[in-house]
Amino acid sequence: MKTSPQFPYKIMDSVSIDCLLFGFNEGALKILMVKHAEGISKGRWALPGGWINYHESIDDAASRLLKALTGVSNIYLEQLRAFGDLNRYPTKRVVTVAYFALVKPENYALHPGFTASDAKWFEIQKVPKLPYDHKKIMDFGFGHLKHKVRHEPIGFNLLPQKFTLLALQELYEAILGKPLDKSNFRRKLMNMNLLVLSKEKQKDVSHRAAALYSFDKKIYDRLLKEEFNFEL
Amino acid sequence: MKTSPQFPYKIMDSVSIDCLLFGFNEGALKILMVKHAEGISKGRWALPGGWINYHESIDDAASRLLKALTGVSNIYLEQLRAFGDLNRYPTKRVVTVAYFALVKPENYALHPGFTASDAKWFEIQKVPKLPYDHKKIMDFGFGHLKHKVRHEPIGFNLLPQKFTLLALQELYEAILGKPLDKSNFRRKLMNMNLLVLSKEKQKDVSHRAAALYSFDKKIYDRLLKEEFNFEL
DNA sequence: TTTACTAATAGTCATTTTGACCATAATTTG
DNA sequence: CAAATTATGGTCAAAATGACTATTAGTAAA
Repeated sequence: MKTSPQFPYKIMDSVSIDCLLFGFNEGALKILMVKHAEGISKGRWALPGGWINYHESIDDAASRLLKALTGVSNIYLEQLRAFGDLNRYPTKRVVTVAYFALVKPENYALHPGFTASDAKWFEIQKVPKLPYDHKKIMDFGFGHLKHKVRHEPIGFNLLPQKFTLLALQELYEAILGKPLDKSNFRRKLMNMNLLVLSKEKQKDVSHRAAALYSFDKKIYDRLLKEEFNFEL
Repeated sequence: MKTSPQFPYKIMDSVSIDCLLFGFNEGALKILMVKHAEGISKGRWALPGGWINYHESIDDAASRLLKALTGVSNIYLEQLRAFGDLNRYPTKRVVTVAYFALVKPENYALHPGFTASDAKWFEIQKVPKLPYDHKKIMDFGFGHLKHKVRHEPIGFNLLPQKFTLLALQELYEAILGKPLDKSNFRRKLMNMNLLVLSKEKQKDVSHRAAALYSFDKKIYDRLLKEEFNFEL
């Protein structure tokens, strides 16, 4: 196995990483893309990704690449699956492993670098045409998100530490793509005993201020053990 | 990239496949293993798997390898995920992609071949010590199975085309590892309208013969579109 | 041929959950 | 103060759930 000359250390030459970062911001669901500064897709927007170092696990490679390309670090990247169709990559045979995370865009300043000349959040419906099989990977990840959001209280990742029940409801409506009954949503959430009422209240709104809640990870972890099922 | 001399065609040398075949048989959950006839794990039981040909998709490689090693063919293999820890394979850096399926063991005669000298169904609790990270892969697959069985009517794969409600219930009890109330189970299943009553009845039992049902894939597919949720 | 046994199938009932509403309270703005 | 806006708390019928009990149909043994 030979090392590629353009890298300082040996890489795996037939396995790559691609990251799907979903974010919720200004009422819309977004996905993070980078503009490639080199290679066969130079100048095009695509998923942040790249090659795995020979002496690095695939999970580590995903974190490293995401940080190098976009500046986003310290997030939990969950592996989605591998994509290994025969002609997914044009010049040689490459299997790619896709990773997934949900974040609050406003928490992460974007610093494009490495092989990316730019990084940007796109609304999910406004993503430009993507190279390789990145559309397929993105669609798979979006499907995963829609499924996941109905079975895990994942939505909390996307809100500030303290949030109103309406903000939570609007997040769910954005991801699920359908309206929910306010009163029933509230009742369901409260009965789950997942939320902790804060002493603070919403501020600077031109109507009655709503109570702020926070998500209790400890309670959630305990419920998980009892085969708790988060269903909306 | 050079071809490996021991294979008739070029393979990808840093990506492999491993298959998890779960089966339900004689009231127990089982998993298919092969005994390696060559290589560094010669003589040991391990998951059926191997190398991907350069001109073959990963999905195709999984089907081919499973057939070559065990004789089991024509089943739907679902990709689970990739495993890519640094030292999961002893002699070089290899990322493996795990595949998953549920079958009825009695429908598949085992014909060990290729690099396998033997193939056998093991009860899940009686699997011997496995090489590489195969225990980790197996545990992940088993977790996936337990989750999946509660959210999809996957259990039907494991029963004969026509089955009694009690057989279905016992299957669920075996996978979930807990008893279910017969009457409530029956009511729930019937209300889902997934089952079609057959004209035939159970035979050769020393008590009242139960009605036989079959699973209707068309009904299931329709329900899926309506965000149907299979929950027990 | 009666009696025990086994599992199938059906039903009861109190409790909980859901979905679709309605009502009132607390603020802010004109 | 009135109008607007959102928060928050109820109502109520329908549906689903969990824990049981009852009856039925068939086999097998006494």
